[in-house]
Amino acid sequence: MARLSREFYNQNTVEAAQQLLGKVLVRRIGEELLAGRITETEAYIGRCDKACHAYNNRRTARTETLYKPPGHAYIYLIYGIYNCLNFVTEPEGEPAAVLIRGIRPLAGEETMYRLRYGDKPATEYRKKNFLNGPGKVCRALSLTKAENGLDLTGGTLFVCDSLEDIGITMPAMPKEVRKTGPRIGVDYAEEAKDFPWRFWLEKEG
DNA sequence: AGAACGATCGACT
DNA sequence: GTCGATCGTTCTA
Repeated sequence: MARLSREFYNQNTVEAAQQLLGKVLVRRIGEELLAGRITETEAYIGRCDKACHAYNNRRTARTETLYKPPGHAYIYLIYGIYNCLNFVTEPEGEPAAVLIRGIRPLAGEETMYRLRYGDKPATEYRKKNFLNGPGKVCRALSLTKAENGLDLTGGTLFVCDSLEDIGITMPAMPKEVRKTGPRIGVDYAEEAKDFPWRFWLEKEG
């Protein structure tokens, strides 16, 4: 299976966040593959970013994963309820990561729906807001602290350019445009709250 | 040991 | 648009 190599993650975090848009996030649970097109990301860089958990090289039990080599999954609990998925970037020792804020389902949609909503019937609201938030992505891919530190070059959780890479025909994609703006939920981060480090895809028109 | 705080979400006006 | 839930992590002492 052709997946992004460690070299991809060993680069500037803002670049990685932009390049990840449109790529395919794959999660394997047993024999089943769940996949989605990445539609929203944010960059967090410890060296210079007060919104990053590892700002100023802050090193605690939680941030330990950010000091692993690039290409590992940093997953943490937020607001006591939700998990957030990040990919560790930059050369080893530079704590930084890309937060995955949204995906569009490509494979295993029924399983993802069940993980997220259980037996609740699909409504327009639920379909529209299925995977457009970091807590939702983790819920639908069954990612928790147990998966924190996973190596993205392995077979359990990884990113590839296309669904064809996992043997599934890629459906036609709606035309989308790239957008850039400030990050969500970091108003406390002083000057860093305005950094334009959020990237997303929007349907054209 | 205790307090404060979230890289959110869903329900509701 | 507003607001409360909820609990692990972090910091202070």
